[in-house]
Amino acid sequence: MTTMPKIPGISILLVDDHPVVRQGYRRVLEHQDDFRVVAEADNAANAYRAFKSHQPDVVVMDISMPGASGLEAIRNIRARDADARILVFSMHSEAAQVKAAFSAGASGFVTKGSEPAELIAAIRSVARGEHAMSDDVARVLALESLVPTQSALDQLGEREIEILRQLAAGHTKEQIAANLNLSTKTVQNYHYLIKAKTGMRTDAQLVRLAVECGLANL
Amino acid sequence: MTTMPKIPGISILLVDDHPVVRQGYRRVLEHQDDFRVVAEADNAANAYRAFKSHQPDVVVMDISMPGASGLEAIRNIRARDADARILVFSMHSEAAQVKAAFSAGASGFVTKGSEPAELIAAIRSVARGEHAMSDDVARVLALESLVPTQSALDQLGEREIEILRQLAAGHTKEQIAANLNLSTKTVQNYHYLIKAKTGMRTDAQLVRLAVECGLANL
DNA sequence: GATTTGGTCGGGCAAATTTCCCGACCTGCA
DNA sequence: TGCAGGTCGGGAAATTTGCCCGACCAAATC
Repeated sequence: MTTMPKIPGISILLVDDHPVVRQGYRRVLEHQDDFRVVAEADNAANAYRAFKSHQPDVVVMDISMPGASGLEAIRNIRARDADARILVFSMHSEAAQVKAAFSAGASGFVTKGSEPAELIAAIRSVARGEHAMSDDVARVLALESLVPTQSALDQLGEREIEILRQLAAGHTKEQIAANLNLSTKTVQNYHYLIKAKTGMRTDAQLVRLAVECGLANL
Repeated sequence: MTTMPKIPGISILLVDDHPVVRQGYRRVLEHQDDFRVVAEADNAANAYRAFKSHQPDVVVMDISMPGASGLEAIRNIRARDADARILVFSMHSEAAQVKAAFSAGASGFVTKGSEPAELIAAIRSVARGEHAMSDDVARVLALESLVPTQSALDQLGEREIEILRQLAAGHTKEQIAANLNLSTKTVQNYHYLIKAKTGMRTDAQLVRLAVECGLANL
């Protein structure tokens, strides 16, 4: 890729699976005359493609898309370009999700309940290479940090942890179901839930998580 | 479970998915008047159940059953009873399979090409707590041991190793396909092949294998 | 009490994946 | 020249996943 003539202003890629929301925010953002929305995407894969072809200054992304693939998209983009600036624009603000987003490589986190001005300010911050988050997110995180929370596992219930442990140990779902006297279906459901809650996409990632959290060894 | 009056002779559980083969060998074994075939099973799950309820002295098992679940069955049984004696009775005698069987906890390995006498002798050895293998198996293993083979990965081709590495790293099949310029289908096929060749049943087990072999870390 | 909240357990069902098997194409080697 | 083996992918049936929903139960809150 050759060097590109740098157009002043901030180029933005909008990622959200809800077209209406996307359009609405596109309007808001384009009111700022140093903002240019250069592309949109409605899922993780398209987001990655769009990022590659447009190299936007900032990616504004909703991470609650089908497939829980938002975190994944962040990881993908950052894997390709460690300098990518990604601002998560989410419905929710659970501490776990915020942490997951930042550890996936996001530079900022703003909830959809925030004032447009907050989003705009956050975009500018992120574009400058800073980190940013809306007030409500900051509050939640601050609160969380007072209560010593140790890991991504805090968001998991007891049963979920047990199942994750066994999964990581290499047991099949049938074995786990037998061990815990559950139906295979229930184990499948837990497996799904665990992936959703932790934002992990593959079983291999789950194993790594379990090992990092001391749930498993090797 | 209460202690059982020990009936002299060797009680045997036969596991093979092919009924005809099972019947045939049942005949052969019952010709020995100190052998009693106390149960049969046609798959891994039934083998485990039968083992639990009959506690046979020796399990004679074909490991090439649908689901590649033979090794798995061995692990299950040994997990429940570390003293279980399992004699693998296989069609093939690739060194890799033999090693996999022993490391899963088998006590012996006889090929289906062996003379009945060899099988019978092996059963007696195994029942005594010794290890046993038919001559052809011993030859293959001996040969193998001359060529310094280091790990379960030797049975994998270059491509398979690369794909295993990426799988263990946590990449999705789509990502791997993209990275290597393959179709997703091909990656799926490799994934399947890798599991079949290594005898691993879950992705978590694959990750452990990869880590043990230095293909991945964490 | 009554009710909300949250963890546990599983059914349902479309969509995706897995599991095998097969054929095609290369490359090296006998 | 032919055969063995690695690479790549299609096909089809069986199974699993992804996501949603309802039921039960226990503790917390009103």
